[in-house]
Amino acid sequence: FPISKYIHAPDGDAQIPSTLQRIYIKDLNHDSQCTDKYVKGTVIMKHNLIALTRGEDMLKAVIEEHAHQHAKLSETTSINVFSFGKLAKDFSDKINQGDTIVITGFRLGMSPTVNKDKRHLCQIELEERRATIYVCPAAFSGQSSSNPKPKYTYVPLNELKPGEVANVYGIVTFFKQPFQTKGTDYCLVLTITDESGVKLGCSIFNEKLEALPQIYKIGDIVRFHRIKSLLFNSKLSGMTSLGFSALTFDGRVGTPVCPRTSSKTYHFGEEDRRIVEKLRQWAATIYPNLEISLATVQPKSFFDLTCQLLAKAEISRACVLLKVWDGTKCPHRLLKILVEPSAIEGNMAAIQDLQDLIVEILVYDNHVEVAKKLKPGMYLRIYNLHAKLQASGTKEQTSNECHLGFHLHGGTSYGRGIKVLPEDSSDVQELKKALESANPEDTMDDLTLLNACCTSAIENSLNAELSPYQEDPLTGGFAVLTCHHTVKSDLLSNVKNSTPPQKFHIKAKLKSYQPDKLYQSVKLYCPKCKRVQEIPDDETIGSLFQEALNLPVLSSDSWYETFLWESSTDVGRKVAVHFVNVLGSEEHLLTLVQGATLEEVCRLSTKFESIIPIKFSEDQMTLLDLSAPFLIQGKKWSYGCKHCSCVKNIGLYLEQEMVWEPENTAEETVLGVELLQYVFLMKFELDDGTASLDAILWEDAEKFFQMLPVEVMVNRAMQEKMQMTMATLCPPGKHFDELPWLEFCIGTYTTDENEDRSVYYQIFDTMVAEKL
DNA sequence: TTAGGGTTTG
Repeated sequence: FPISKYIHAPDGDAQIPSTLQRIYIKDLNHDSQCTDKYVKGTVIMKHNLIALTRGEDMLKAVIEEHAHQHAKLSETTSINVFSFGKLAKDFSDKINQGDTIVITGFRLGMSPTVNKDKRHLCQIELEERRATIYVCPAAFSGQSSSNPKPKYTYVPLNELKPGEVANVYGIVTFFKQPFQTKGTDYCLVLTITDESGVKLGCSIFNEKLEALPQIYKIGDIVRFHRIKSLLFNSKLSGMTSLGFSALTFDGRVGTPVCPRTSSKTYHFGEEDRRIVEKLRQWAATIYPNLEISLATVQPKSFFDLTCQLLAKAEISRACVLLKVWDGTKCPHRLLKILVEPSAIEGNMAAIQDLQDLIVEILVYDNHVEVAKKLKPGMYLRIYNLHAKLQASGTKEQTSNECHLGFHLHGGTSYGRGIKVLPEDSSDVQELKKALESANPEDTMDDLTLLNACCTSAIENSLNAELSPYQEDPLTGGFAVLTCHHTVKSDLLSNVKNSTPPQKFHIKAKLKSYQPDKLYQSVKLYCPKCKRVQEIPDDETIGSLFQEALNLPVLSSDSWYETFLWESSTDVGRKVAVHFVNVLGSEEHLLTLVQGATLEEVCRLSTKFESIIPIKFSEDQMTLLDLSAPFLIQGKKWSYGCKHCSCVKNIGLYLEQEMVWEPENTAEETVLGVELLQYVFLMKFELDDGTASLDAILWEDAEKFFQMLPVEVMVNRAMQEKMQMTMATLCPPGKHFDELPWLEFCIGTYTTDENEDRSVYYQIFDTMVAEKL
């Protein structure tokens, strides 16, 4: 009885309603009136069930009409049939290759593959609601068919006789990619074996490349009709003879028994299915599944890889670089190949998202021609890929450390080559599942989490949980991590198209930064008026000291002790040094200096902890112009804001406020001076291949470098550390492709001052993690 | 007719 609209009809056409009329496939065209018609044909090809993105199943099959008496050679009698929904599932489960089916309630569409498959101009589309399929299984159709099918016998390989033509089944133990012969044909060279244990080397010729048997991998099963046995080098070998035809099957137990063939018609019945299943079982015991993935590949080995191409680049006339992935992570340190970014063709966004899952393959010589024709997105099988341990690649990869490089060497020995796998092959279906489950796109798309992570309250706990140390495979030293680096990263193009204010997690390269002189990245900032200013240069400061040289020198007072020195450079000039003993402690000695040059103050600062340069003006002790440092503590010079400070008689202040400790610079105001803070301010040019933008490193810069700007000012080691950090993040003299990928959090914002509402980008919540 | 397997040295 009918299940859905699939009807089992072993008695041929008997169940077809008499109101329906047969329409021959050759007579179908897009104007055909189909409502009261049916099409009858034999299933000559059945593809795997495919789940469409909208959740519905789809199945493609090809049916062919039995050639009838008046058929002309030019007439197309095979047509593609697409069934959808439950009908597709039924088709997959219950209809086999070789079955005869009757289709009603179909719709006709134009076949988009007509140029490729040379089948009917139209395709038949079967929807669950309207269509009905009547099935006459192959086992019965033979009885009702007017053309009795030839009976094939298959000869075990050990029983083949030289000079004889036979039909054989076998398992592929070796094959080479088809190639053009010196004659007129293409040639496929392969070796097959069967349960007899005998191996038969075969040469299959055809003038059309696509007409040769489609072998995807060792272990595939072939069925050859009319293969001729010949003696060559005293061994038996097989060769195509007149009328040769072939079917190929996946050799793995459990995969659909679905023949691949270029034959327009062929016989495939239950007996054949049984033979294939039996061969599969046998092969499974002798050739265990040795599929190798990027996760399991052993260095110094040759292997076959099923993968998807993401990008490619021509390195030279004899070498092409392929960037591929198979959804697994290669645990080895990988060789990095340097390429001009402009030379890369492919999906840059995918390359970014999948960085650690991508491997690079160098393809040489005869394979270059094939590689050039490949398109990113294609599914490939690469045969005899060499996983080679290599001493060094780029300059970063030091020569004493080995990296794993993947090479497809020139030549065809050991079956070396590349094959594009069709999307409906079981290998690709399996690969796609692996890719889908590995792609962070699908698993980490939680913007809510991203936003939550960016609030400072949660940030600390997250920072504590996540390991800040992640070795960058390229640099081996540094990586920039964020507090939420597990969240999916966004593309810069998206960031640029967004409406501010928003926060993003991005992966990008640091193309350049400003200022390039790192000491210039430290600035002075007034927390009160929010002004940022450059640190005055020594020349400017020196002239301010110079101006105050010839003012009268202060006489002694009770709260300090004065010493006078004769200047060593200017005859007759006196330098006054007043020691203020704060809280009677030697350690907190405050030194007021008067009438000294900058150079002299610097020399004094090596001896005395805290120096305040002063001058006398209108009988009051006051500071020099605030463009000069008002407090000098060794190399640490403190400045005040010219706009916000209110400096009057500092003598009065110092006399009364003896408890002031110059060490304590956390105070915002001392001596009426609004203290300026040392801050980092840098501009990073970030680029991820989709866009580039300038982001400032400002409010979170101390966290980023894990250094204080003032330390960078005074400490040579810190300067070197910062220099090294920047050289790691943005190695000088490198091409874009060689730059390391870095992760950043960036925020977009506009400012009120800006009338044009320009968008700014700022780096936040990001820090440089140093390798332990 | 043709090809008839057996690792680059990047």
